Amino acid sequence: MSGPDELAQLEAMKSYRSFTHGQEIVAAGEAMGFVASVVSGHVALRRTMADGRRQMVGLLFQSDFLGRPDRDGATYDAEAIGDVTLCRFERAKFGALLATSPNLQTRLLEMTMDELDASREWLLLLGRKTAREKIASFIALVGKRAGTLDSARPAEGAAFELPLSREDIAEYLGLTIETVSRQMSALRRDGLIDLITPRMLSVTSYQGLLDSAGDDPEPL
Amino acid sequence: MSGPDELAQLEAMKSYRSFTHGQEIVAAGEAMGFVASVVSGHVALRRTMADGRRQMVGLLFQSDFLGRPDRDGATYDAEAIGDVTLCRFERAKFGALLATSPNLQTRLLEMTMDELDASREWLLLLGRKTAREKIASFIALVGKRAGTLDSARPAEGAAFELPLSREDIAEYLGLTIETVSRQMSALRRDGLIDLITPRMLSVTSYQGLLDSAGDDPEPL
DNA sequence: CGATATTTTGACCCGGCTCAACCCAAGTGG
DNA sequence: CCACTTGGGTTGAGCCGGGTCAAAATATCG
Repeated sequence: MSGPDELAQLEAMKSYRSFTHGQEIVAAGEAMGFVASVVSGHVALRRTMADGRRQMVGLLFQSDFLGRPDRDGATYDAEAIGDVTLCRFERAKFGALLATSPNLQTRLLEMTMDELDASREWLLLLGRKTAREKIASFIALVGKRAGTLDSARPAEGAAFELPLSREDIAEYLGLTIETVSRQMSALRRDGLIDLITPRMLSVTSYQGLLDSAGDDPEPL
Repeated sequence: MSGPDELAQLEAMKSYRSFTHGQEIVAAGEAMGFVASVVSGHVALRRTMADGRRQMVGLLFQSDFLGRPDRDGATYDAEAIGDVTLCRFERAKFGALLATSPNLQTRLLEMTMDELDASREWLLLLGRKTAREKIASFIALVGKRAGTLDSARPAEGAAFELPLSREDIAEYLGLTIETVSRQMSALRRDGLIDLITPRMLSVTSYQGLLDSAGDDPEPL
C-alpha cells in the first residue's frame, strides 16, 4: 500500500527481534523506544490490577501493529504467545517518516480503526455474553483467523490449533480456567466441536457454534 | 493542529446537525454518508444482540470523532444522550482531504489510538471488576471528564452531573439497573459520595473512590 | 397536583467462582 | 526402565455476587 520510497525508508530502519514463549516484550509503564509489526507468532496485551487480577486487552496476530508512534510509555504488558518474531522500528524515526508519508499513515489509521472495532466487539462479549457464548465466540474467532472457518466455506471437521492455553483463554474471556474447561467439555458433549487434544480441535457444526455464540447472523 | 489550508477546506465541507435526547443518529449496518465531530452533548455507541441484550461500546464526549472515513456502513448504533450537535463532513470529501493532509491524519490517528486505549481500559473493567468497582470507576471517569475531579486538585465536595440515566450506566458497565442503583446507594452509605439527586452527586472522598475503583494508583 | 417515568429497595435464585481432588503427558534421575 | 515430579487440564461440591421478579418510593413534567 505504501509507495517505494516509504518502503525503502522503512527497510533502512527495521530490525528483527525474536522472543520465546512466555517472554515479556514490554511491561506496562516501561519505555518502549520502538514500534513493531508482528512477523510470526502471537502477542498478548494485558492489564493487571493491584491484587493480581488480569485481563487480556489485545491479542495480536501476524502483521498486527504494536506500540504508539506518538508516545513512549507502553500502556500495557505485552507477552509473547508461542515463539514470536517482531519487526521493530525505532520509534522516533518511524514517527518522523509517518508524519511525511500519507500512505503509511492511512494504512496505520485503518489498522487502528479495525483494532478499535474488534475491541468494541470484545466489550459486548465481556459485558453481556454467558460463559458458553464466550467460548463459542472465541473458537469461532480463532477458526476464522486461522483461515479454517469461513462463513462461505465452513470446512467443518478441519482441525486447527488454539494458540492460547486454558489460562490465556480465561484471561481473554474474563472467566476462570475451570469455567473455560467446563464449557469446552459442554460444547464437546453437545456435539458442536471435537477436542482432539486440549489445544487441537475441529468444529463439527459451524452453524451450531455460531448459534451458541449469540452473534448477529450478519457477516456484514 | 491542522494548517490554515486544511481548516479552510474543512470549513467549506462542514454542516451542523442537531439531535434531541434519545434520538437515533445511525443504526448499525446503515449507510452513514458522513463522519462527524461532537460539538456538544454526548453520543452513545451500542451493540445489540438478537435477543435484545445491549452493551454500550463507546461514549463520545465533546470534540470526539464519530464514523470511519474509509467505509460507509456504521458498525454500531449511535444515539444522542441529551441534546447533541454534530459537525458533519461528507464522508467522501473528508476522506479525500484526509489522504492529502498529514496534519489532519496525524490528529485523527492520535484520537483513534486514545479511543483504543480507553476501550482497553474498559475491557479490564468489564472482564474483571466487581459491581462496586465498576460504579466507582464510572463516577471517577465522569468526574474527570467533567473537569470536576482531578488527581492534582481533587475538589472534593464539588457537585457534577452524570450524563447518563441508570439504564445507560448499566449498559455502559455490563450490569443491570438494579445493581447500579444498589451500588450507588452502597457508596453513599459508605460515605464516599453524596447523592444530591439521582443525576447530581459530589465526591466526598476522592481517594476512597479511587480505592474502591481498584485502579492502579499511577496517573501516568 | 396528578400522571408517568425513573429510581430504589426487597426477596429469592442461579451462573460462574472458589477450593479441592484427580487425571494425564512429558520430563528426570536413580 | 520405572518411580517421581511437574505443569497443564478436567471434574466435583458448595457458595456468593449479581441477576430476576416484584413492589414501593421519588422525580419530573404537564
